[in-house]
Amino acid sequence: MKPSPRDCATELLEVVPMMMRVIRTEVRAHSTPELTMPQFRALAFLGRNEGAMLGDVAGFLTLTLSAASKLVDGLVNADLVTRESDPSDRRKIVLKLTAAGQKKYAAARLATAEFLAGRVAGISATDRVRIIDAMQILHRVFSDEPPETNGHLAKGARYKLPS
Amino acid sequence: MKPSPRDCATELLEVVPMMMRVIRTEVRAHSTPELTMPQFRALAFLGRNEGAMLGDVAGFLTLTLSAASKLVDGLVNADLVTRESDPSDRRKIVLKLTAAGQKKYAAARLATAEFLAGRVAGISATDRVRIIDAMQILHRVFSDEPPETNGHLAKGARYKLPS
DNA sequence: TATTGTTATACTCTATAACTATA
DNA sequence: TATAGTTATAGAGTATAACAATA
Repeated sequence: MKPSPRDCATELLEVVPMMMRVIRTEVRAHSTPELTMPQFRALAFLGRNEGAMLGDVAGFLTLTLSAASKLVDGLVNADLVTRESDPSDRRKIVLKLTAAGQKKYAAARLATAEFLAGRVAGISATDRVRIIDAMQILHRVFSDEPPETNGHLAKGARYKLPS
Repeated sequence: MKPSPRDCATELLEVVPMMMRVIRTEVRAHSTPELTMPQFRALAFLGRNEGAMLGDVAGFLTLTLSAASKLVDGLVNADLVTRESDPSDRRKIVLKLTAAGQKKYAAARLATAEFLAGRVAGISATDRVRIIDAMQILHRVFSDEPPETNGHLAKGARYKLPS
C-alpha cells in the first residue's frame, strides 16, 4: 500500500531522535575530554572547509552567530581550532583545525563509525543498501540549498558536503 | 556493489545529525513556549505510557536519573506533567500527562509531522517506501532490548513503542 | 548604513557526586 | 544494604538583545 507523506514523517519523527541519542552517546564515549555533537560536527565541517568563517559554521549547524561564537570559543580553548581575523576584511574570522583538532576528530569519527558499523553488521547486505539509499534520499530532502560561501573557500565554491 | 557496514555507518553519521537539526528546529518553532527535544520526547513517552515512573523516562531517553529528574521538574513547572509518589512504594514516582500536556504534545507533533510531510511530499512514492523501510530496519537495529518495566504499566508489559 | 562577530543574560541539557527516603 | 529520586555543582548548548568593529 502506498505510504503517505505523513506516514513517512511519523517514522522519521520517531526513529531519528532515537538514533541521534545512540550516536551522541558514542561520540562522547570515544573522545576524551568528551566532544559534544555540535563540537564534533563543527570539527567535521572545518576539516572539509579549511578557512571557513564563523558565519559558515553557524549556517552549517543552523546556529545563531552568537551560539556559534560560543561554540568556537570552546574549541579554541581546547586547542582544537585556531581563530584569526581576516587581514583583507577584519570583520571576518578565519577558522582552521589544529593538528590536535584533526587528530581528535578523526579518532572520534573512526571509533563511532566502527561502533555503528558493528550495529549494522548483523543485518543483511540488502538491508544495508536500503539504509544507504534512504540516507541519500534524505540527505537531498533535508539539506537546504547550500548557502553562498562568503568565507575563505575558493571563490564561487560552495560548502564541501560529504560524498 | 556491496556496501560495507562502514559505508553504512558513514552515511548515518552524516545524515542523522542533519535531520535532527531540522526536526528540533521545527518542534521548537511549533510550540509556545518552546518544547525542547527531550521535553517533546518525554511527553511522547508519557502519552504512550501513562503512570510510568521516573526511571522509565530516564531509560527511554538514555538519561541519568538526575538528568531525568530535572527534565521532569521543568515539565511539572510548566503544568504539562503531574508527579506523585506511588502509595504502594513511596520511593517511586508516578508521572502522567496533564490535559495541557497532551494538548501541547499533540499540537507540536502534528505541526512538525506536517512540516516533515511537506518535505517528503516532493519525492516519489517509491522513495517514501524506501525511507519507511529503512526507518523500520534502523528502529530495530538501534533500539536496545526494551528494559524491564518496573513502573505503573500493566504487569509484565513493556514500554509501548510506536507502531 | 549594513555586515560580522562578541558579550550579557537567561534558560535547558547532561553528567558526577553526595544526599534523602523508603524498602 | 539496595533501590528510587533529589539536590548541588559545573560546563556546554542555544536564544535574544545590546554592543563594537569594520566596510
